[in-house]
Amino acid sequence: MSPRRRDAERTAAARERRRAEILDTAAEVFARQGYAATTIRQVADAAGMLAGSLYYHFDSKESMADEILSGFLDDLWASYDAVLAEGADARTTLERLVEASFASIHRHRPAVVMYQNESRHLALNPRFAYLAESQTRFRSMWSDLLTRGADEGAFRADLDASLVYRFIRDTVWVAANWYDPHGRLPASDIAEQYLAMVLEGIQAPGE
Amino acid sequence: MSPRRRDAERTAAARERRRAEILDTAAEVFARQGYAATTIRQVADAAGMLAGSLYYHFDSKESMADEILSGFLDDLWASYDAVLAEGADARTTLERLVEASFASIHRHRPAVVMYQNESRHLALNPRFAYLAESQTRFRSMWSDLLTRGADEGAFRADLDASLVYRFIRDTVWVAANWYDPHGRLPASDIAEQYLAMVLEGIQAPGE
Amino acid sequence: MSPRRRDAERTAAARERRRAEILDTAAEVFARQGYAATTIRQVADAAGMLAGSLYYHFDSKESMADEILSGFLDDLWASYDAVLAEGADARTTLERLVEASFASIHRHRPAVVMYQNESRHLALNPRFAYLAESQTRFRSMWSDLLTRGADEGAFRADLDASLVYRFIRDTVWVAANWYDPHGRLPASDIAEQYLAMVLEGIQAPGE
Amino acid sequence: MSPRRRDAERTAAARERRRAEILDTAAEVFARQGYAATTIRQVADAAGMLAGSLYYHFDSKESMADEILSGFLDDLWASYDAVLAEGADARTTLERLVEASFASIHRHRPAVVMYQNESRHLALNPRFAYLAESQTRFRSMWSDLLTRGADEGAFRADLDASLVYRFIRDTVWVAANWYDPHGRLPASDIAEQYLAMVLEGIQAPGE
DNA sequence: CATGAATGAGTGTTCATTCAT
DNA sequence: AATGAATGAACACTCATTCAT
Repeated sequence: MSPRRRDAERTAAARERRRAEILDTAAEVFARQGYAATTIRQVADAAGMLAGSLYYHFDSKESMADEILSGFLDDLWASYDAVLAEGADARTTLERLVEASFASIHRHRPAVVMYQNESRHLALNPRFAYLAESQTRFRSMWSDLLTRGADEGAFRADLDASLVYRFIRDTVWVAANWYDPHGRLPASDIAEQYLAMVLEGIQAPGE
Repeated sequence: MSPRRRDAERTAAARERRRAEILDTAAEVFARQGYAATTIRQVADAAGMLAGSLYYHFDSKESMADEILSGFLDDLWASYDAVLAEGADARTTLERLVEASFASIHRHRPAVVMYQNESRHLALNPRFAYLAESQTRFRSMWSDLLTRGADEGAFRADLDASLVYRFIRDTVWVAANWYDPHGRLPASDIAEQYLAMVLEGIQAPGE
Repeated sequence: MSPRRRDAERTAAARERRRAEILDTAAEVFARQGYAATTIRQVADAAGMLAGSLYYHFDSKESMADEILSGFLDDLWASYDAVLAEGADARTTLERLVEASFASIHRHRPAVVMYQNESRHLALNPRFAYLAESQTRFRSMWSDLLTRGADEGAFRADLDASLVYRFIRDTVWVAANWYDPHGRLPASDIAEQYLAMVLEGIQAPGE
Repeated sequence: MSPRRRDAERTAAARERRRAEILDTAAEVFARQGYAATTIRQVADAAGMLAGSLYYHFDSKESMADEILSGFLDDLWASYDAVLAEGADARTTLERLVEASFASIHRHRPAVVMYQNESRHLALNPRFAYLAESQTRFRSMWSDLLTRGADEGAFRADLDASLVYRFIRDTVWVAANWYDPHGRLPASDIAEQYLAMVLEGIQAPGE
């Protein structure tokens, strides 16, 4: 490998690292303050640079949001697909999906918060059409699973299907709002307890 | 009662009605688009007037948000206080609180959505200090109830208390994002099903 | 006519007058400094208002340029069409067209300057497609006339046709750069002298 | 001559060549898009380098414009001075000046276009004071020539002197806007035909 | 009560320019 | 010579707000 080649690789990698740093910072600020309420100057401050300098790395505020959200969704679906590919029974699959979701919150907490707070608004923009597509795919994945679970006798059949779907969906994602990656409980413990609540309820047994 | 007096009352009442109309409209637009992403012109358009005219009724955009949120919270706490005043056992109280919450979503859906999406951001402003106070009171109310329920043997004691609190809190409020006041399921039915899920879990019994 | 109707008319007319005033001012500044080199603040200053206030009347800087140029071209073609409709011989038609052109410079001097300096640049924008269309129509109008004049024996046939076209076109329009509506020579006198030069040359007769 | 000395000369010459290349490129882009509407990045792109790299060769965007324009004007005046030094009669001098002007357009087309479109704007800057000086000198050269020609009986005396001056000036320079160095007609042919039109007019003889 | 014209601070973005490498 | 990251001033434009009518 020529020295010049190594240089190019080093700088390309360095640039990528800088972009990722800035993007993480931006995601945190967007998550904390809301995308619309955040100015590009605030993002730049948090990244230790001037507003104009951001535009050396990114086209626009919108493209930052785009990269943040699509990065999260790509990663999320990769982990979901891995779970689904195992072909386990409905009960096991549900557990693994919830675990995968909390693991994803662990890795992309700010992006998940943005996803929840901004996606309705952003989805109006054709550039963010993938948000609606992801939601559709998400819904059919869970609906299929819940139906299958009811057929397999694993899940109660006396509940409204779409309510159960929303219950699980919301219950998991909303946790991104308070989850602390450095907190007392690791994501896997939280997933375990959430599964206990969702599957068995909070009522004392035998009650 | 003099005619002049009657006139004054009529116009005062009419003004109050107009304000309430505008406020409902504003809450809907804020809920749909996000507070920061909504312009006063969009609110005015939706209310059938020009932007400047809103200022005859309201001091500022902020004061609209203030009235919307505080109106919701006042109503919510009134209904919570009524439930708590009954002094029922923990299990019954929990049921009544969840029912009251869904009833509140029914009456104040856009305000609830705003509360969820904007309160973190708005709470930085001293004017909205009551948002944080409400949250604190909310937390202690539920924590006390859950502790009491565990002592009474009504709720499981093997779960992390703060996780259970968040589970219940989020599970209820996030429903405002999709709840449709004119939809298939009335708020009371949704409350009933949510209670079934939260208390007994979605797992088939005997499983 | 009801008073309200009269009010509406008066205000609509007043608004139109204000728009026209601002547009005239903008055209002058654009002509003097160049469109790209002129800031919206400079236009606003010249119009005696703040930059933001311009946007109450106009959508964008671009739409100001659009109105200025299309207003000029509409007027120009109306006067050209009137000349052509007369169906005079080539020599007379040429005289009338040149006179009409100088009259147009008199009425729209800043717009003509903009047309010359900016149209190549603006025409890249689909919104300004009419600039290219106008130029095409202009060229065929003059080419037809010059050909007819040569056929009628009125114009020399020993010159390159496209050079003659450009000679006349440029010779007339470039005058907008120095023409002064309040100057010593009225537009009609200038037209007369230009025609003398273009038709007979500047060489002393019999030379 | 030492090898080091030869190296220095070679690199100095190479640098000069690179500067000239870049300057030609810049002139073309400035002429096509307008000076103010052209970004330094566009110039750099066209020159096959990055924006920052231009600053190794040139102080500023302005200094590029300066070199382009002054280079053109120096060359122009050298050729004018050569014509004037011959001391020919007015008619011949006029012909030689027009030929020299078209030859100059041939060599410096983009610079001439810039001169026409940008000089009014640039001349406000003290650095470009020479533009106004050149124009003054240009005007007096032509005025003297036209006066002398009228005295010598070569040019018509019934025309407004300043109109004739502008007529000739504009007529020649505006051709830079469409002149194509690789086109059908060489500059000398265009000069010849222009002289025919300017001197004898486009009217058929005897008409 | 409402309008419409205007304000002025602020927004996302651009761009000429700098400079360590 | 050239790169690439950054600067900082300026730009077109937005928007909450004001106020005379």
